[in-house]
Amino acid sequence: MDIFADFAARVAAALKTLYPEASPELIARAVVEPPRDPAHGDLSSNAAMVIAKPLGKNPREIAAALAEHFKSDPDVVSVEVAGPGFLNFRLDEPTWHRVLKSVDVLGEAYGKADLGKGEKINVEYVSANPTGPMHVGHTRGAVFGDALSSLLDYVGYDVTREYYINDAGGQIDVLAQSAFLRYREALGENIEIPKGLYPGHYLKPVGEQLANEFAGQLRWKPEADWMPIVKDRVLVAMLDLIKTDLANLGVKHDLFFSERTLHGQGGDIDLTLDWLRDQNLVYQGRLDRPKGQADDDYEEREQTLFRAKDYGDDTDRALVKSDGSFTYFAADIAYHRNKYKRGFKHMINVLGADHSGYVSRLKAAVKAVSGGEADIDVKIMQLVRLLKNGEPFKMSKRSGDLVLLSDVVEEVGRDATRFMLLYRRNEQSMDFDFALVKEQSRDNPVFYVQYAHARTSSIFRNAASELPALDLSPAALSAAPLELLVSPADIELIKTLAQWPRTVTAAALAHEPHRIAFYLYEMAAAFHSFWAKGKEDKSLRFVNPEDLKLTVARLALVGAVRQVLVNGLTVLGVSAPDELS
RNA sequence: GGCCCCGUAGCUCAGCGGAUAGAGCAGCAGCCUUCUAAGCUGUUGGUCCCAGGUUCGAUUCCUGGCGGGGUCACCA
Repeated sequence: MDIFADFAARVAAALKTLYPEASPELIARAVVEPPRDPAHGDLSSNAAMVIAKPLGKNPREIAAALAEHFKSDPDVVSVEVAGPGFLNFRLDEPTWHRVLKSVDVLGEAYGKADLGKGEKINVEYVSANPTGPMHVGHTRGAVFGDALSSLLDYVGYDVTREYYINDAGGQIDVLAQSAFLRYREALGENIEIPKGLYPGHYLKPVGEQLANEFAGQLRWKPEADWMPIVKDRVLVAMLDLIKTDLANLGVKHDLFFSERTLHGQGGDIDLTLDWLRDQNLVYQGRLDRPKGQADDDYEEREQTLFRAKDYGDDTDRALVKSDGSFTYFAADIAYHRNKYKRGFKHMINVLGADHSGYVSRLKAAVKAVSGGEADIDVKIMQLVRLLKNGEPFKMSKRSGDLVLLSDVVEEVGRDATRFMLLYRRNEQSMDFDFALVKEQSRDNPVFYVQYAHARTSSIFRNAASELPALDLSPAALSAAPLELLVSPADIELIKTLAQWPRTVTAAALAHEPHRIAFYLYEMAAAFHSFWAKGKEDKSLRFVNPEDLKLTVARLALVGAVRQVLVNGLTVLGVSAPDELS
């Protein structure tokens, strides 16, 4: 149960009864939330203040009327009017016990919601060019997209996790040329990879594979002949590398969508352009020369343009390059039309900071191809600066200057990588310091949270060994005498548990998984704090041989904490170990 | 020059239009015969970059500055 949503509904009902003239929209603006200062009570509502002005009434009078109304609510111990018209509730203990009970009953479902109502949503993330293994720059978006997808799934969306393979551009030809050189190398030639091609050693196995498969057959053929063959082989190989990297990071995708399938005669791009022409959204024209730094090789010419400006973009955008092939954007319009035609009315794209200039044209494209029916949220990942002891950091032996994603995971581990990258708003650029993440682990929130979970496990282990006769089965715990949990420490911990559902809802609505990470930190802190109280005051110990009933109730509480930690860590894709090594 | 992001404690960052702005680290003072001290308790520390505006109420929304980062036909 979500006590905040519950009371929001009660307040709304009260407003409807007391002020029938208030519109539903107005009532919807009233919220129930925890007050900033716990001294003010358990729940707080701004209902009187938001409704006062439009109704031409005094907020404190409205608050007083609401307070009067809630005096008969059996779950409420006291209601007070405070400040400019806040309504502050205090709840009785049985209500908190019901919250706790709902955690134990709902288990992994505690916190789940039905915001999505089963609607389809497409989350596109990573989409790294398939020209080599993933480097660290992709990591943040990968983890973010993965966690956001899990979060949306958790609140009832039908999520498709998608990877757009940019396998159609000129850089793929360059990749194939590079692989071809590795093929010749594998046949015994002495090869130096010229500038402009991909020098990475990861192409060597591709060359060897080609040599095994074709021996010398391709060597003297013209490029036009070997290009398609080599391209196919190298793309598969690169995608395998990427999939391995993603798997090591625990990042999942449902669909790898190939850009190449959009190209070609009668393909999606052709169809989309025809459709756009029918809608009069394409024309031949000239763009103004971009201001700022002078582009030496800028050549003004007439281009095929999409009317992005009509949909809020700063300028219209080119669809066809000077060599006659389609721009990346043309393919992307077709791709997003394809998503729309697959039934997605909600789309999210996770992009790197270098794509911030791309956002408005992407939004324009989605608006255009869906006739305004689909929405898209573009989440930009700001830069991650890699440091070691405060110094900029480079470490890969395998690929020159690039730090590979696999290096990071190897160095600091999957859980720490994921949690640290999620422990920051996506709009915030961040430093990722290996030394801090790895060595000074007490600075690292992931261990703090995982330690809390490990502690819950340890408590259950101890209870089982100290009191072997005690029934700790789920059934026994869900029948625990929760009414014995009356200490302020007990109630405080339950209040933190009570925040989980609203945290999930808020994070999902805002597409902000970092809120989950911060909540988990708070949950862990509340639990560690309770744990320490047991040292001074034996009556606050979880396992208490003197009082078996209380022990069972406390273990139900620990089980609830454990459950919420698991639920949150699962959303983030971080493991919940039973002990830390 | 245009556009995007950031600016909150010494440092790294949370903060949902609400009440006396929070956490971690660092600093200071304490707690290990213990349900794992990878933990806990107390405490010092603020012009929420600046100036206007909207609002009953602005760190939060809007406008204009200042500072930092990113990006800017055609690449992907």
